Amino acid sequence: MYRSHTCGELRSSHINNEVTLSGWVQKTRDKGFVVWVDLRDRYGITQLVFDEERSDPKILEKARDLGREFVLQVKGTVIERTSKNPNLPTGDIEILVTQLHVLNESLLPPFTIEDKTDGGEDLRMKFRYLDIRRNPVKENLIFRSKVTLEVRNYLTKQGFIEVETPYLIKSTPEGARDFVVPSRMNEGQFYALPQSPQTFKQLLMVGGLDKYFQIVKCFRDEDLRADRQPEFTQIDCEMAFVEQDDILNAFEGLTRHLLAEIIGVETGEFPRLTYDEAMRRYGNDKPDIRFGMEFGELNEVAKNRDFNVFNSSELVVGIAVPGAASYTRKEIDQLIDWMRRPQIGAKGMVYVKYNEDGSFKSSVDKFYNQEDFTKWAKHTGAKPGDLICILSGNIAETRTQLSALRMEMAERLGLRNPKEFAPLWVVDFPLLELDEETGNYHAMHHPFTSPKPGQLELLDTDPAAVRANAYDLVLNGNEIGGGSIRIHDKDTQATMFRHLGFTPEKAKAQFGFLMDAFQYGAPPHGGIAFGLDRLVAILGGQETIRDFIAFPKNNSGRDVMIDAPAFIDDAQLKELHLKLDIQT
RNA sequence: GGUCCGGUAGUUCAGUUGGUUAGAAUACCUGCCUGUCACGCAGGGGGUCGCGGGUUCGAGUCCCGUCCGGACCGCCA
Repeated sequence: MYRSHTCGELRSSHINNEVTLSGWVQKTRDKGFVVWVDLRDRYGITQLVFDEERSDPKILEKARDLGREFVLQVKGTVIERTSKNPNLPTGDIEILVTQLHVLNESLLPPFTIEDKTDGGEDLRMKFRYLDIRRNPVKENLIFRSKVTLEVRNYLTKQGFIEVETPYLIKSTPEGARDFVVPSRMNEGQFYALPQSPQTFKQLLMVGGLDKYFQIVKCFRDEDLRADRQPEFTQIDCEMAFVEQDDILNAFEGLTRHLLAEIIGVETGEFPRLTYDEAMRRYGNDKPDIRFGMEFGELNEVAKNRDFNVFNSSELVVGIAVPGAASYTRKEIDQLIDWMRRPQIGAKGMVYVKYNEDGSFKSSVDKFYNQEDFTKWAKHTGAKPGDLICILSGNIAETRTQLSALRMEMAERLGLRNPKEFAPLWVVDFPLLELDEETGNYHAMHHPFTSPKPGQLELLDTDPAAVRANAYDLVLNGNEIGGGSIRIHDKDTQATMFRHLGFTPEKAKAQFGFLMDAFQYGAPPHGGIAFGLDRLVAILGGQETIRDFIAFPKNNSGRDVMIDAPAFIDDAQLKELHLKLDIQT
């Protein structure tokens, strides 16, 4: 028996018990006459004691030689500490060790295994198995396990069935790039790893399973970000015989359950914003509504003077930054420079200081009077002490830029409190999106999304105006889930494919199986998928999903621990009928 | 595909206008220490300044290239 107790559970009630513990050496403190060893396992830390009076001299000597991260098994008596440590749950007791067994020695770890480690990101990833011994990482993984368990419990109770769908499927040209897998038995042919189990879950609905979910890995061969990994986990869900409201209600229930069970936060009914409203009020289809600074459109009150920049703009729009009227000229110039960086790309920014005394001072005093500014303040909801920041230009770009400013100012003002949770639904997304490069429309969500009733005809005349039965769940400025009511009849699906530029032959080759299935009584259905990594990170109050993934990839899609991806040898290539077009 | 930031001791970092033997903290090692728990005290070892080239009497420092890491834009149905 390696242990009778864990390193986190012994208390003063265990005094005089004979116990056996196993764990890692966190640290030794050699005071000469006495040696203490902090023994750590997943559950906590227990102090071991060896001294000249009570310990076998051989064991005391052995204890002096212990290094960090040695694996020990000890047998001993639980005794009361002479001086207790109130910062440690086990701080009232210690183990007077009678048997010391080194189960395994350890090299000196390249960084300290402590909550505030001295190790950098790179090193921690390379030695991730050591990083996982640290509390912050360990607790994140335990937290993730709790969330997935709650998801499974809740959905199962609601009658959902978890079904596994295949990972080796077929590549589809639309959307993200696929990771592909060469087939040895089918010369020259490739599987693709799924970007999502989309078509399979729809086929499960045709199969009559009615309520499906799966916690499933998905793969996209696109560039990474702090909140994006090439392989990631979705909570993938689909329901039959549902309308949009049924889906929203079902998964608002799941989200509310998670917030209550995991965080202990009770949330009311989630607000529902249309996509158009979200863009108008926040310039963003995933608005963070933990704070205000809503957009105030100023076309009516700003385009009536000699200021050509505004007069020639499609949109003039501003936000009121609370308390920022006190910014110095230098601080405002720095803010404008920040807005002009290529990442944001604003050409400039007009500002109006709404002074505490009720007067206004602006960069466009030449063109506007105090009466104008009063109107601007009203439109942006500015109060004395606020700084009104105004951008102008074409609608889409200006909104994107002002949204970036809104988020930046919220960050600087500390308004993005990770302990606060503000969920909302964004609904009625456009069905199609114009690809600026090719000039073609492509599906904004995916090609199986149904248009709003009666809008199918609009596809020919004004494709951009068609709205879809598509929705996102947004939490604190992050898209944590998205879905749609699907097309379930083959004619509508054929129409959609035609508008997306698929010839009937190509549509048949790519998605023939789905259109075939739709001829055999496909029920009305719809669903949603949550990004689990992102959801867990946000619930945990953090932005970087990497910290919630046991073995994540780095910025360039590499696993620096196992050093993947890697070249394969010629024999392997030959077997797969592959030739590389590069020198290795 | 692009922009920005970084790479110096095991680790995290500092290093002034280009100028003597490249520093600090921490970790590690040795010794001391009768209750430590961020123990303390004394001492010690530890460096191809990512790599390659250039400028210079002289390069950690300036220039060019390259590799690696991070953040972001494009991209992510």
